[in-house]
Amino acid sequence: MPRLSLYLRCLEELPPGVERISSEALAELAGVTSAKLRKDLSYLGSYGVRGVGYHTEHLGYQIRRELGLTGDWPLVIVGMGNLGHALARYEGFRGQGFRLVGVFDDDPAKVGGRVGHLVVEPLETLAAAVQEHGARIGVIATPPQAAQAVAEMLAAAGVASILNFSPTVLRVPAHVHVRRVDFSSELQVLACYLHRGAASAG
Amino acid sequence: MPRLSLYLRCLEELPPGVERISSEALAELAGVTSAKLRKDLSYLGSYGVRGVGYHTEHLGYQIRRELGLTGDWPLVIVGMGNLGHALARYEGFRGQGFRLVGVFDDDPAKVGGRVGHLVVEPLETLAAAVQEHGARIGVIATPPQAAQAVAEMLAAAGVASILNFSPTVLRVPAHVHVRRVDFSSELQVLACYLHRGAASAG
DNA sequence: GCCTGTGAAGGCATTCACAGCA
DNA sequence: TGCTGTGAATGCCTTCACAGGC
Repeated sequence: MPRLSLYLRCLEELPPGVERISSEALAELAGVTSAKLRKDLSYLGSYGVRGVGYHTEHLGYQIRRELGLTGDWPLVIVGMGNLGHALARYEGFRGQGFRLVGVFDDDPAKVGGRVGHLVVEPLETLAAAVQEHGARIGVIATPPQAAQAVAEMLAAAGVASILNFSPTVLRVPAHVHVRRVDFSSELQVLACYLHRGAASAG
Repeated sequence: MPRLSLYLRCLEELPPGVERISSEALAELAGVTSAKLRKDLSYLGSYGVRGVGYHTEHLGYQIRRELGLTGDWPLVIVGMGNLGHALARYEGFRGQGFRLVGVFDDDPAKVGGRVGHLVVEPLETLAAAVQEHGARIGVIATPPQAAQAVAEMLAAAGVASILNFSPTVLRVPAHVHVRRVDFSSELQVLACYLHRGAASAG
């Protein structure tokens, strides 16, 4: 359920002193209705208190538990252009169970460079590194021409989930999960709203 | 309908010689069922040919038309770190009606630098630039601390749609559309799949 | 009294299955 | 014959409304 992730983000953005929150208040922050939020949270179990609300810390823990964020998820990033650097240096996924264990690029000029505490490795070492660290998540931040080949390397090395930032539709074995994050598609959806809004509002 | 955007991407990735495609083949590329694809496309009108399939070029045009990609959408990007640079230099949104008309940052060291054919401007000129170019789409690629303030500036300047790459939930007036693209949330959803898959498969 | 948890109702999206046309 | 377009059926998600506990 992708909304759990949104609720968690909203919880984390609350000021430090807040210990309780009502379904109505949290729903407003997340941009959903309170009934929907309560229904979503009820699948986790009964972690709210009637007449009071939810205990923020406890609720956060339960959501993390449900999402599997209490574990350890080693991941690799392939493609160390601007986007790859931005992703590698993003600190937000630490403390949520994610751990960056390798960064890769096929450009010899980039191999050997430092990114945070890691050194950029060539694609030749990708499979070995994935297996060594037990990485099950791979992030593709390459140009579109390279994405399919990288996806196949990741899948062959045993990665089970791929986050694809390149503007390409990947073909992978059925047991591999792929999520696309596509700048162009996001813009298109926004344009579509504007388009329709403009049509109705004149 | 966000799937139209996906179908369009699949059409654009076909080899140049392909003039026709069946609902089954296109659906396979997009990772949906053929019935769903036909239903989606039928909302555009009857652009398929029974017994033959869809004419790729014509179908692409009709989807672009529906999404509003035949128009002109000026847009601005705020935040010229690695992510902002990656977005600004991404060529994929040209030829789809999008046109980058301004890039901004509040870091004096970055202001004045060149990004493609543009020069990085300070936040002080954001509102004027949005109005001058009639930009209705704003992209936020700043650190999370700055995102809310930038969103308010964009909204006040007349931007109607915001694409938010910062890991923050924005509070904006009701008439402003916001789409979040959150690296951490995407990873969390992937982890959730792995978590559940691992739980059932042992 | 207040706010959560949850059956019931309603609406939306997907799938099925086939009529209809090239 | 082959493949699209589409009513009908199914399932899912959302919303409503209120019972139930603090």
